[in-house]
Amino acid sequence: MTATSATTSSTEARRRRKNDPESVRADILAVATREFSEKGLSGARIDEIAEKTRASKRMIYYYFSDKETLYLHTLEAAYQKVRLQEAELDLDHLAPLEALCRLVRFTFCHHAKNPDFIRLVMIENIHHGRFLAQSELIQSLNAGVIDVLTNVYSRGVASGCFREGLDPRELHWLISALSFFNVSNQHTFSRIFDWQQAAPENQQKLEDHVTDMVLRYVRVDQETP
Amino acid sequence: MTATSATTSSTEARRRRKNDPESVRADILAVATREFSEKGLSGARIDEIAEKTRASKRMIYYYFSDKETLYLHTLEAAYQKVRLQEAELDLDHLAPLEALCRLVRFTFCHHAKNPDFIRLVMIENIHHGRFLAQSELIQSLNAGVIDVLTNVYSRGVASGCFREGLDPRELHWLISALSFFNVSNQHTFSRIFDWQQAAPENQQKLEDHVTDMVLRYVRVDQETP
DNA sequence: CGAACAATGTACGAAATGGTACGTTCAGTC
DNA sequence: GACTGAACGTACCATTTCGTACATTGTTCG
Repeated sequence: MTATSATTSSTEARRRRKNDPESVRADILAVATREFSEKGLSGARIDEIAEKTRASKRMIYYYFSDKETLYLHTLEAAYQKVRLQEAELDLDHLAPLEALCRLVRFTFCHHAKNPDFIRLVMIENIHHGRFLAQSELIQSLNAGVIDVLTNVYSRGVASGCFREGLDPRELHWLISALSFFNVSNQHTFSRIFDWQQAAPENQQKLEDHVTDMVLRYVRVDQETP
Repeated sequence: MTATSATTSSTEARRRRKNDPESVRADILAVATREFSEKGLSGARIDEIAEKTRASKRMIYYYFSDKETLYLHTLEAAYQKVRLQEAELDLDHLAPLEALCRLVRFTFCHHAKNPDFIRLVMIENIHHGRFLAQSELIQSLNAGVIDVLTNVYSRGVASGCFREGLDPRELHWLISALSFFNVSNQHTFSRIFDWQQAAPENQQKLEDHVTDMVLRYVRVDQETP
């Protein structure tokens, strides 16, 4: 079960094989991601996942011992994918203010484009983070996120454009909160306040407001004359 | 099923009766709230709800036709309870800045003290707000929330301490986002960043930061000399 | 080739689960 | 007190759903 995907060098060789376990595994995982994120751990059905897969139910149990293990792997894969995308962000060459601005906008858009991930995290919270706690992988993946923000923030403090005394972890909390809520509560908020939150123009407005809010929070106080 | 709870005048009379339908109904609803908020719609078990109730499974189906209807009533009751608590807040006699400050702190604390409600809303979002959409009751309950904020905000703009051009609905969105996330993602965030977010001192810090953030966002820009 | 092991298909079992049939008791009314 | 409808208990059914037993095919390596 700890099998990390083999080296890509053998990809072509696999193509000629009739048995293609890696692809079957990946296919199951992709379908499971959709099903779990859509219906939750208890709502998702193994039989339904099996139907939507090229493989059979037998294969699900062959590669992922049981339902909960499959869910855990789904969660891990989702975090892995997200962190990979985040790694592409390169902020070191930007001035602190632009870097923070870009980080916020990136986070906001990224969450908006990955509702499956957001929903899995919601579901995991419903389960009190019980599965996440079992995964050393996810723990290790997330170490770097704070580092990036710490770097930007301390550069900003040094250059005098950010005020001192803020905790990067709490700053990350604020950025996450605003970006996460935008996806997680879209349905209830839209319906209750009769507001098409998902509409592009509203998404743009929210992105601007969120960015504005974070910057206003971090920038140095201007002196009243 | 539309039976609103009868007048409290008959409470004493009910006490002498062996049959006490209102209390049975309320008991079922209370247990169902805990179960659904803890395990979700598909995760909650009717049999388990029945066991934890004074009543029997038969009674659940007697008062609430089926599982989904019970869930809907649970959701409606939760919203109703929340809005009742909110109504106690009296901001009209406060200066705009203090009023907004108090509103933010109230929302933050209120969410923190009602995790069941937050979890139900999370679960409802997992279901794409499908049940909320069926409920005219919830729709009508939430109309007033924006009005309160609109009032405070426009008073602040008139008195010159709030900047113009903000949409009260978006302001409500921001306040909700920060307060909601504090509860909804407590488990994953705590575990990933090894941070006891629920600890009183951290909750106090977050409350302060959230309040600070909203005020900084709304207050007029100070001129640089 | 053929042994050995990985990968896969089919059919089935056992428990859980939503929901109901049917009968009984309670409370107000004539 | 008899009647009626609401309130309630018990036992049960049908289906769903997770998981497995067993047989079969593919692949690699000596």
